[in-house]
Amino acid sequence: MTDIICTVDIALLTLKDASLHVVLLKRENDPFRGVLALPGGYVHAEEDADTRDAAVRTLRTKTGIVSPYLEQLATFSGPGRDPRGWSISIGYFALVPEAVINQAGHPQVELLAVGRLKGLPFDHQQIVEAAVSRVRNKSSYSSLPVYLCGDAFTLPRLQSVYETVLGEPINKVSFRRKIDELAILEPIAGALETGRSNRPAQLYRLKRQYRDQLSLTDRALNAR
Amino acid sequence: MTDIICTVDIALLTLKDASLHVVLLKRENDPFRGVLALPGGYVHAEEDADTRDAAVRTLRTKTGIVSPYLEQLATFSGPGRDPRGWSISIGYFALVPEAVINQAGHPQVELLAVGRLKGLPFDHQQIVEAAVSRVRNKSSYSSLPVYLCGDAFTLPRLQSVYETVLGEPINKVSFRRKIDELAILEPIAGALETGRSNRPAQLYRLKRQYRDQLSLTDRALNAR
DNA sequence: ACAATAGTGTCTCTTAGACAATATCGA
DNA sequence: TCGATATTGTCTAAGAGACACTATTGT
Repeated sequence: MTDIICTVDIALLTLKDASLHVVLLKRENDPFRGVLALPGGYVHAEEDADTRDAAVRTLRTKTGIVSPYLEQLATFSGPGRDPRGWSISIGYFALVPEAVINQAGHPQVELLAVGRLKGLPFDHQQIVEAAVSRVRNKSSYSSLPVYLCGDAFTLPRLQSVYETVLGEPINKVSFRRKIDELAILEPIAGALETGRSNRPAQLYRLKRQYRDQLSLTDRALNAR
Repeated sequence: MTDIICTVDIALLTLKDASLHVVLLKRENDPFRGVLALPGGYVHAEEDADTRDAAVRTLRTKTGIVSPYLEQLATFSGPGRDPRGWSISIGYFALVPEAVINQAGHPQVELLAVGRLKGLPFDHQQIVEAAVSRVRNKSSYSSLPVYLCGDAFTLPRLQSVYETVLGEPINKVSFRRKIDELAILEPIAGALETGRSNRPAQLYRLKRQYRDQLSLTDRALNAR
């Protein structure tokens, strides 16, 4: 039986300039040396407990980032996707606020808008598209976009994040009702976002028990 | 780099006696020779175009069944799940009417209720649970359960299938409204399900263009 | 005071569920 | 005709969106 190449690739997504961006790195080795690509690497049977572990390790090693949210996306495979031979890549995606990338990310990390990718090696374009599609879909009935915000954020900011991810405006009253129903946020006592010439907005944070756990709704946020 | 074992496993689900069952086979080889397990096998780099291809081939070879619906589920991995060593299994799930198993399935195929599994080898229990969970969830906002029916079926039958999969009763009027909105079914002219001592039910079939394509709703079927 | 955005009350419209009336079969 | 289940009509309740009113800041 021919050997199969086993790798992981991670689509690390963030929000920058009000649009979804993905982290890319210049490849240090062949194939595609010097080309921008998703952070990825071999699964190390000697040290990884599973492929999620491989994804965490790869992300940390190559970008310096540890993402609180990391989800398995899908597995991509075939004889043609990697010039080295028949390969499998277990794709993962992660969401972080832009600040995390700026603060913890290695300097060579690049951010590209997901809509303007071109010439990505392997099937990385397809992986990014699958990740974006999953995030869009899941955002419509879950608290997923919260992971794109920092520790503290206002409701208008959160709504704007949802709108960017979903790609359509959301009714303000409905949005606040939904978020209220989810009951995952708590106001930070006395903390307001000041500085702009309007009424300041209340700052919120995720309740402790929801830090590492998605919250789902049974009805979609925006049913059009 | 240590070699990694690459396999596929398929959770082939069907409805029998008004409950979800999964197809199991007695393993012909070690490890776990003679034990009931999911149909599965190595990915063959020489002949498979990708892992989906490997799943189709494995399912056809081991059970005799070709399922119109086959979806990648998730990838399971680690050093402990297979006694032969660090392994990866790309899990798939498929849905077929019971009649397909009875007619096309190899004689050694066994059907077990998904709630009564025990002692499955590898992490097959976990794979089945993930498959059932995915099917439950997806059924609440899609036409997925149609694949558990035959070519022709009545609306009461389809509703009963949904109810079995979802595990809860559905409002009849709402159900019919949803199915009507989906617009994926067409009545078979003049075909009624007779034989019982009540008003006969109209037989329906999937419109041709939806034969190989799921149909999604934006609002869940049963929001309870 | 004014412009701007935050936060909230409330009305309307859409959709889901309850209930029941009618339809059509075999016995 | 009766019992059983299919099919359909319609009323009611719940949820989503529209609109607008009040609140609070900097200028």
